[in-house]
Amino acid sequence: MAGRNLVGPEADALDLGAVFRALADEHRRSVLTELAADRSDSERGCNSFDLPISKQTQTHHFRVLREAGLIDEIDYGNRKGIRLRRADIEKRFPGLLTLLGAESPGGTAPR
Amino acid sequence: MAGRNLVGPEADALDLGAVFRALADEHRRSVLTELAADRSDSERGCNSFDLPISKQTQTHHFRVLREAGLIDEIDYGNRKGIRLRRADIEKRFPGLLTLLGAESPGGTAPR
DNA sequence: CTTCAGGTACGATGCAAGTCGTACTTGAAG
DNA sequence: CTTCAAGTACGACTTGCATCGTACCTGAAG
Repeated sequence: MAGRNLVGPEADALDLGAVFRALADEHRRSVLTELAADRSDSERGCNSFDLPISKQTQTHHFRVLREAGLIDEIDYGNRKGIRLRRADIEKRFPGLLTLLGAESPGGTAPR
Repeated sequence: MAGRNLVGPEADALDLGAVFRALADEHRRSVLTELAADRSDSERGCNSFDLPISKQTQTHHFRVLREAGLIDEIDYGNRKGIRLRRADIEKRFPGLLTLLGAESPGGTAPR
């Protein structure tokens, strides 16, 4: 039952290039935007994002997000948990997660 | 000679995906980091960035930056001026330019 | 045990993107 | 005018990446 946490980079080692590359993809960015919107930072099943792609491709995308240091993946064997590394991201790149909420032009941006 | 300003997206139309894709490349990110560091936002020649790539490739990269809405390109015919669209970027994605200053990780961080 | 759903590993494929070579255009300087 | 440097246009090449098919692994429920 106790899942093991898959490895990712340390907080100080987060690379901005890897982060931008990870967020350049629409599907990965939608996942992170959804995670950033949930302030409780609860663990989510990686099946709860309703991505219109096959599960092999989802595996690929979650791996990219993990290797960029944006999420933690907890492996339970036949299922997987996803958690946003909010503290580490805010420590290394403060304001990045807020940026993801500005997707819609009608948001907080004053005209 | 009065150069003409090449077209780019409006400030409200800046797309976060295009911005992340533009900043995913190391060369383009170095250009924008350098521009963001100069608070005077003076116009620069596109030859002043000392990029280790051919001029054709530089043309390509500056075009991507312009089409993402991050820079203005002023065409003088046989030379070109580059200017950061700081106000538009800050209006649409506040904090993004500050983020680029956090490039340097804290020391020896393998992987 | 068997079954089954969630997930991974590996390989193949198709497409987008970075790079450069050649040729052309532009404007300034002689 | 000619020359020259800066930049662009077009095409070709190569790499990277998103995607999926097939096969395999894992743990829970019958």
